[in-house]
Amino acid sequence: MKKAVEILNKSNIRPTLQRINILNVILKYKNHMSAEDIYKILQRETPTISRATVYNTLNLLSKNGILAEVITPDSVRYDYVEKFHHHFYCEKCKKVYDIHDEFSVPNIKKIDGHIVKNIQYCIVGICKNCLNGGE
Amino acid sequence: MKKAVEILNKSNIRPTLQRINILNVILKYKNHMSAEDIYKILQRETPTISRATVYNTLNLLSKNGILAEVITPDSVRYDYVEKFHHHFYCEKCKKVYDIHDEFSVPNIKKIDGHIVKNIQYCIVGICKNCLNGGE
DNA sequence: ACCTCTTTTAGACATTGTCTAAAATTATTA
DNA sequence: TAATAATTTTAGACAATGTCTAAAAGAGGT
Ligand SMILES: [Mn+2]
Ligand SMILES: [Mn+2]
Ligand SMILES: [Zn+2]
Ligand SMILES: [Zn+2]
Repeated sequence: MKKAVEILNKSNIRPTLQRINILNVILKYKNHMSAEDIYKILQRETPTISRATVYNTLNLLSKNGILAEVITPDSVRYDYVEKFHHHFYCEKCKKVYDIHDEFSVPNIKKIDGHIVKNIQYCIVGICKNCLNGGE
Repeated sequence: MKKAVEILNKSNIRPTLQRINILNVILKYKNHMSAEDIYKILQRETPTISRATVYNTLNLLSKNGILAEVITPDSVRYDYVEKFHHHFYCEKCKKVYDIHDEFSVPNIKKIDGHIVKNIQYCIVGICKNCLNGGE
């Protein structure tokens, strides 16, 4: 597991305790978690952590390309991406699955005069597990 | 403007007053509105309309292929689509723009054992208008 | 130590969406 | 028509997700 501090330093982000903890949660659980998920997990160890810090930090890390924002119909999930891939969202259990098929995504910086900052597939359906009765 | 009643009848959906009103709002304003937007508009004329009815109806119309669900980072928007197209979401003003460039989207029914019900691009950035100061 | 800039905190607030039990409406049967 | 059954709507509580602000805390430079 890569060191959170190194990752932050490389992007010139001051490695505060809170930022390290937030990043470590993502590096440890590889679950495509929402900000709320991460907030709840951190609260167990550090009850003083602020919701605002979690949201601010996740935004900061995304803007610096450290995390990918995975857009789903109910929340944004965060992913530390080492190799590019797509995602599948199950509308039943709300889990996000990695998809390693290489669908191409247009590489555009601008369209119709709008600046594109993020383009991704949103693939929604019912997952394998839920189809089999889900546990 | 197509008749809401006709559209509902064609899909064998009982054309109740509420459903007609909801569909008419979408046909009239072509704004990629959220359920909440539609709810607020209807409340002005019919204060007894229920939030649950709006959400239930939009789900029903989507499941029947009458409306497209446009997924954005903050809400699902509804679109009556006559000609297929993509969408751009401005993270500043939260407006959704039609994109008529024909990026291809993989036509998959299943992937890794998961059933795909909906696949779309999610294109996020800053719109033309906001780049020019917004208004 | 002092000043400044950055970061975090606490908590209110806003927005979006789900759920349920009761009421109202519509369709079917007798 | 009257009784019954099925569908639809309502009201409002609740849950989940995200934003905002003013004050406090912390870090770095002089
Ligand atoms: Mn992933
Ligand atoms: Mn559209
Ligand atoms: Zn599932
Ligand atoms: Zn904009």
